[in-house]
Amino acid sequence: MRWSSLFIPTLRDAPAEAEAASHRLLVRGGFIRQLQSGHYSMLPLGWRVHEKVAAIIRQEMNAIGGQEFFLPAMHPASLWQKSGRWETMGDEMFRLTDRKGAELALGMTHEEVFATLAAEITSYKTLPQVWYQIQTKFRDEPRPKSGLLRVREFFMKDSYSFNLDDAGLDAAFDAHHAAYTRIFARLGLDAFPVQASSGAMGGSASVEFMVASPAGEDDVARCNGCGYAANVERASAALDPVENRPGSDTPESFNTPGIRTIAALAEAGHPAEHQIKSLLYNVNGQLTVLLLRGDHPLLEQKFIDYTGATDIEPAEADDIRSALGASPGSLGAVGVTDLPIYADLALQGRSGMTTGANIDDVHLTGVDVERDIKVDHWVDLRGILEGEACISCGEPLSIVRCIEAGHIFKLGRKYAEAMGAKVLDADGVTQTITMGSYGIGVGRAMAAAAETHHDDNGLQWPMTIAPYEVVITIVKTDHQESMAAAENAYAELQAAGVDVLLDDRPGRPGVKFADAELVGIPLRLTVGPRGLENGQLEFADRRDGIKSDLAVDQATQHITDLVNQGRRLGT
RNA sequence: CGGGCUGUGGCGCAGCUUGGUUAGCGCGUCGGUCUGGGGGACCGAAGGUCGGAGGUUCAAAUCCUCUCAGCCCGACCA
Repeated sequence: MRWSSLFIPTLRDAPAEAEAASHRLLVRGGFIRQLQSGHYSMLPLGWRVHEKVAAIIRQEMNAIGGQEFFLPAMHPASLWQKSGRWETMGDEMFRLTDRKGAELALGMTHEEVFATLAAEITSYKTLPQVWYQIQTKFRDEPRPKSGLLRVREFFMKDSYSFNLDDAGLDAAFDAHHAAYTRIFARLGLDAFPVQASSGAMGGSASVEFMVASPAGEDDVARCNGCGYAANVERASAALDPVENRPGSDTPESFNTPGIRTIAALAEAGHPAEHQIKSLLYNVNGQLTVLLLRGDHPLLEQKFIDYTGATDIEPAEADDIRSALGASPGSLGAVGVTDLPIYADLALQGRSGMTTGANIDDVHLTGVDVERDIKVDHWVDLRGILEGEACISCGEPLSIVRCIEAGHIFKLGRKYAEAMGAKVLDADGVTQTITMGSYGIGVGRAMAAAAETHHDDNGLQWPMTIAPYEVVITIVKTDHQESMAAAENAYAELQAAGVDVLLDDRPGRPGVKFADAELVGIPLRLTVGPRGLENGQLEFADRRDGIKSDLAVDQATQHITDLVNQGRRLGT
């Protein structure tokens, strides 16, 4: 293609609202434009990248036996009512009503629809199956952000495996794991698998593929010693042993006027690790007590995963007061019998602890957790902290901010059950199919690549997903010899199957160099009178910045070789 | 949903505190001349219901009320 006839609206300044590097550069480079919060138009350059990402995903999905579908984005409410998610998805699901008054939803994922199709499988002989699509998802995100990283309308590759038994599901899951590893490598993403919470999706196991980036939204605990990696939503770490302070036969109360926080109580001689943090939550409408060690943060997702609760929020001060008789700052669980109590495992065996007395400005000390508190459930509730020891090897854990590029789930039989996806096995016995589901956000993968491949001058696309692989920059468009040489190279590269862009715009070379770098085309061939005098074209590699001169008659071959090399490596 | 912030030509901003000519500036765009190896210079031009509605006033981008939109930080997800 010729740059002079393309729509590539590059900007010198990034829009003020764009902060993430990928957001700024994708807008500046003329790849995307925002229509409204969470909805982006893909411009021609952006769509080329998007389609290259999708093509790689397709190849790898097909390689593990995936069959491509294309399902409706609009679903009847009845489908989601069957699985129970019409309720549980809450405000996250876009809902609408048609002219007949029928309720509809815009699909946020497609377990229900695929499971409905899977109900047509009647024999174990038809299994296993791997089905996928690349299709628009709609999610009414509370807070879209960072350009393409978090949006309300996006293309997702979602695939679903259908197997007769757990061993089959394990194999399908492993195949996806391997395919995802290949996909991200080819996209130029340094993604690593981490143990993850399954969240609202349910199911027994899930793994996220993470790309370290400050623009991400997830924190991952990572061990450099043994390779342990887990989303902090479910990461655990070894506890530093704490020696209990001397206890007493019964808790003793003492006055603590004006002391309302863990920190204040610590200053008053009760170190945080010897305090019990008492939190009150509304859990599906039930007032519930959560207990942690004073210096440990609550990780709500762990609680949600343990209880299966769909709706939790900190309790209102009024409700707390009427239930316990005190305000936050003086709360405790000693003597509480009428509320469910969940205690973090770090409190097991602890005594000589300090906690609120449920009387304003009074605390208790000498508390023995197991003796004095009616704990209903011992649960891992705490968020781990940077530097705590790895549970398997003892090395300190680091916490890394990441972009979630992919997520794979073992779903089990929940959806197949709801949709009636059953088969007869070899013994003629009816079995419910077991499912897995596997997702990659195409636009997010693209943004993650932009996020991790750029410099001050712009993007540095990996060859595999670059909108064009080579740009030929003509320094002087009114110089006959330059034009002829550029046209010649352009024709040769096209003939070699290279995605080549000819920057034939009249104008100053500085603008063209800057645009080529902003847009991030991996290889640049500069054609100008200065080089041609010596029978040379100048070559620049955007990825490493290295420049060299190439003889006119060897340039296109050299570049073709580099393109082919880059396509293989994903660099 | 809680907290912070912003809406003025395509992009970046000033003007608002203390209402008062025709709403400015840089970039970009169009025409022209000179240029031509890292966002060039000069001349000329187009382009704005100042987010929207209501109000105060002789007079509103500016003051008041309501509202909408967008961004960032936290609770949710590919």
